[in-house]
Amino acid sequence: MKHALRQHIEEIISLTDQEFEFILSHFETIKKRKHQYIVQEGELVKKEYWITKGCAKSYFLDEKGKEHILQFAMEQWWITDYESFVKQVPSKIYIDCLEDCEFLYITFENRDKLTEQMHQMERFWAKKSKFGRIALQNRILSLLKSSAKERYDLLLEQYPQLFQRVPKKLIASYLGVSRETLSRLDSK
Amino acid sequence: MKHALRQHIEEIISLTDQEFEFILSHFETIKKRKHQYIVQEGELVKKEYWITKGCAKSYFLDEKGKEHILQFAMEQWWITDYESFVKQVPSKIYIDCLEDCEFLYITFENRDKLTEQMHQMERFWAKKSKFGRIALQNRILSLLKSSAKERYDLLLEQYPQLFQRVPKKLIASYLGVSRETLSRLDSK
DNA sequence: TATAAAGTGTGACCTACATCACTTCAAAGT
DNA sequence: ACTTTGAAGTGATGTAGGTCACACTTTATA
Repeated sequence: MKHALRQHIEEIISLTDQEFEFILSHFETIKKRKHQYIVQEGELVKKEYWITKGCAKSYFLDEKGKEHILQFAMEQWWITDYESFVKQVPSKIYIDCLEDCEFLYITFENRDKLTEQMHQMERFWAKKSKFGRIALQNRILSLLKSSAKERYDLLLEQYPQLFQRVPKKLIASYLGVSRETLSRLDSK
Repeated sequence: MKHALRQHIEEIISLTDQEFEFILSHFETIKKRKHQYIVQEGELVKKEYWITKGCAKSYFLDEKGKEHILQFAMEQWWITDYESFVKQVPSKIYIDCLEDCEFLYITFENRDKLTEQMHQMERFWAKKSKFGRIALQNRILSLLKSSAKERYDLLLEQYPQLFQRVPKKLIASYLGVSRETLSRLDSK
């Protein structure tokens, strides 16, 4: 059976065994317990993470200490603070584990090296980036045009697994509504 | 004096004269009058546009016919429906000119050809895509955490030129508030 | 240059959602 | 096993921003 990362990459580009081994040699593994951070505000983010097990959230704290969720990520999802990772500026966000997690990560330097030596990986990441951008655009659209209830229903439809794994108050924060409002939405 | 597009590309990668000529040969020019469309709902978008003159908006119409603005673009900005362009699915949005415009555009096919023959252009577009994604992420952040007034002030600070060129009701639509509310924001 | 159409401001009123306060229940941590 | 912590529901009340209606002004267009 193929490595999960290989399957993931082969959704976009095809690889020989050696090529995949070469890619994999640029990654490292890390385990984290629930509630541990992989990114904290103020740091320069040097790694991009791919989740092999568990579930994490990236979020921003406002002046009042209120948490606003940018992204959830589960198995086979990438997560990092792209602003910090790409521009090499201090992070404005936190990423922490909602469950015990295992990640494969690649550093900034290794990603550069890998793309230099394997041109196709540029295509892989370009495509990921394009798709990520499209997803964000659709989220903006839904924030602009839809009510809380509509956004809730859409999320439930698109990611039902999420509702099994993460507390509703975090879903509320992702949708941009209060816990209380989200709780009242079910009965509508 | 260097071509404006060359300057734009050279912010990211450096080019020889021949290389730039080669790049430019993959683009075409088009002029459009105010109110004319470059993208309409339902079509398969085959071109990515770079504005050399004028100003345009991309927007989505909801069931009630209300317009939600995704993006404004002015000189030296790229615009297209990336979802349709990248995935080759029918567009959900419109793009039209707010002033008489001139564009350079590149087709899907030419973009592919160009990147195959000039590896560096992959880097250029990858970077554009990454930065675009970061900008969208920050817009989501601001929709989640800030009031209408705060979003208004931030936009005014970041893009003061916009307020000279586009009607306030469109700015309202971009910010996700009603015209009337935007109008009352000034006095706050 | 007349006439229509679009942009903008402002008052009156409405509503979706926030905030605060309290309760219940389940799940961790020691 | 006990106790602390967090998740979740719900009532009462507040408020930002929406909607509707109308006036006035600026910009297109026949």
